[in-house]
This record gives sequence, structure tokens and C-alpha cells, in this order.
Amino acid sequence: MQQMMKSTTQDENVPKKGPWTPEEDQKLIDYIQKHGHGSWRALPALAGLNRCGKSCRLRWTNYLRPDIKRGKFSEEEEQIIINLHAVLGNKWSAIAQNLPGRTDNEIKNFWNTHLKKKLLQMGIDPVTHRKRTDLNILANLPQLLAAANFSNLINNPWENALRLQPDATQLARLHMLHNILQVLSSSPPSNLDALNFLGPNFRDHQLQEYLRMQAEGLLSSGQTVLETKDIGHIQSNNTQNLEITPQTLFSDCHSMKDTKVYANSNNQYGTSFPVPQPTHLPPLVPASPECSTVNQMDDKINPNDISNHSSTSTTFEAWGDLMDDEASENLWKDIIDQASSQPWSIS
DNA sequence: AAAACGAACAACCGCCATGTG
DNA sequence: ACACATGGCGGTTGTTCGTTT
Repeated sequence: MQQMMKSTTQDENVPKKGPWTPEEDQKLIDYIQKHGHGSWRALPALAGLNRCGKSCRLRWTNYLRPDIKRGKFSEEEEQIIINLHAVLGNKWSAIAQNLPGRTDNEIKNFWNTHLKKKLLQMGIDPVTHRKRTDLNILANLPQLLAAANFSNLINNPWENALRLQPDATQLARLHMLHNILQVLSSSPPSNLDALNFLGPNFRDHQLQEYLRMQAEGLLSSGQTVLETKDIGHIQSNNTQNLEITPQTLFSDCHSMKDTKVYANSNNQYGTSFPVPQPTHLPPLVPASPECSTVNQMDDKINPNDISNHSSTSTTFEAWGDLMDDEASENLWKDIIDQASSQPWSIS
């Protein structure tokens, strides 16, 4: 209550906060129409407003500007936003430049309140713009539980609860590996050798784990089984030069395959795809955006990625965030470091 | 009728990049 | 090269309003 009083009782020296009154709006409009905004910092005093310059700027750019289009977003605008978001991520200002009359703030709000939900209802992850697969993890739960000794669970529930957590982490890692292997094995056979870029530690340790889990049926049933001969092939060719590209490796992560992005000198983007399509591989999609630790990955999808690979290293950093734990921190750091040092990774 | 709740959106905050002296 | 000012940006919070109980 005291806080309420504080905000309503205006100190002359402290710039006012909160909603703008029609009178304030009119003062701002009048001043800018007569003089232009000039320096935003100087504007409030000159316009007779008890606001900070920043507040005036935001009020003008987001609400009062005469070229602002208000009202509901059209279907076409919706589609443009969705398409651009798939490419640009949360680059609201860049998206706004392709929607005349709409502000970045308006688009951001519209995304957060409408489009995000709409995509979720359609079963599309609003972060990755791919079909959601977080249920895949849930689908594995019965197998995970089966893997744990059920009688022990009854006798000693706490010990088993502690055991189960690392198993889940390991499973997540193996899913990651599985996806990498699938991408590699779907490429020409020589590219399978590229797995070696992950380094001997990774290869020996994780492949063994992968095979073990596969043998024990801990990988989800719909996934392609990697044959042992392929593993042997990988293991026997350590020295071959690498041809793998981020596009190859991440074709599973990003739906950029058929996407063309155009950018003009005004930083305006255009895309030539309707809606990103799922690829043939089981996607490597984080769970819901709200609880995912790899949300940042969507930021890695930007037009620059298409023309060069400047953000590849940060993509691997995101992987690092996902994968890290104390037990195998060094192992995964090795992987990330090695991947980052590849020719296609520009730091 | 009114309290509780949730959706929508305006506004703010903090960080960062850029320009300027 | 450095410090400072300014403006842009994305994330978050606060307020309002409609709906439900």
C-alpha cells in the first residue's frame, strides 16, 4: 500500500513512471511535431514533461508515432511473423522491419500472448519451429524405470531415486550421440569417419555406452539402430580429413534445409519457405521452451549462419551447457573444444 | 454481486553497441 | 585509447480488463 502511495504521489524531481496520461501524450506529440525529437534526454524538459527521455522515446516509438498501425494482426502478418521468427529467433526489431506499422514491442507481445500458444496447440515447438518431441523423453520413462531394479526401489527408494537421475542424464547424452550418429550415417559412407572429430575419448567411451544402451533396449524403439560394423568403421579411421559441415551435423536441429533468407541493406529479411518442415530424422529438440536449458540454440539460427558459420562455436557452447555435469565435464569440454576448432568453426 | 483468475498489452529495466569528444 | 552519452534491443514486470466461479 505504501508502495502504491509512493508511485501515485509525484515528486517534482523524480521523473514520473507508469501509464501515460492523454495530456502527456499530447504534449509529447505537439513537441515532436513542432521540433522533432532531437536529443531524447533534453526533450522532457523542453516539452514540459516530467518523464525521463527514455520513457518519452519508448512512448513515441511504440505508441504515438503517426505511422503505427494498430489493431489486430492479420493472418498474413501472423504468417510473416512465424516465418521470420523461425529464421531470426527473438530478433523482434528485425522482424518488425518487415511489418510496416508494427513495432517490435507489439510483435513481441503478440508472439508471447498469441502465436506461442497457437504453435504449441499445433504441436509445434515455438522455439525450434519443429514438431515437439519432448514426449520422446517421457516415452522412455518406463524403460528407465525398468532399467532400475524395481525391487530395490521398493526396499530402498532414496538410493534408487539418486541412481535414476544420472541415468536420465546419460540417456539425454546418448540421445544426442544417437542423433549425431544418425546424421553421419545418413550421409555418404565416407562422412561417417567424421565422427572422429569428436575425439578418441568421446568415441570410445560414448560409443560403448551407446551400444550397451542400444543392446539393453534403452533407446527409443523408433530410432534407427546403428550397426556395429559402422562403429568399427568409425573406430578404424581416425586420421581422415573431415568433410562434415555444421549444416550436415545440425540438419537435424534446424529446419533450415529448404530455407532461403534474403537480407537487403536495410537489414530487412525475407524468406522463401512457408513453414519449416520436419526432416526425416528424429529431431533433436529441447522440451518445452519454458523448461528447456537450450533455448539459446534458437538464437543460433540467423541469416549469418547460412552464409557463414560464425555462430557454430556458440552452438557448441550451448551444447556444453546442456551436457555439463561434474562427472564428465572434461570429456564434454573436449568434444566442444574439438568441434569448435574444426575448419568450419569460425571463432 | 463480487472475488479470483487469466489474458493482453503497455511500460520499464538492464545490457549492449555505437558515436563523439 | 578511453570515458561518457545516447539510443536500440530483448526480457520482464505491472496494470487493466474480461471471464469464470
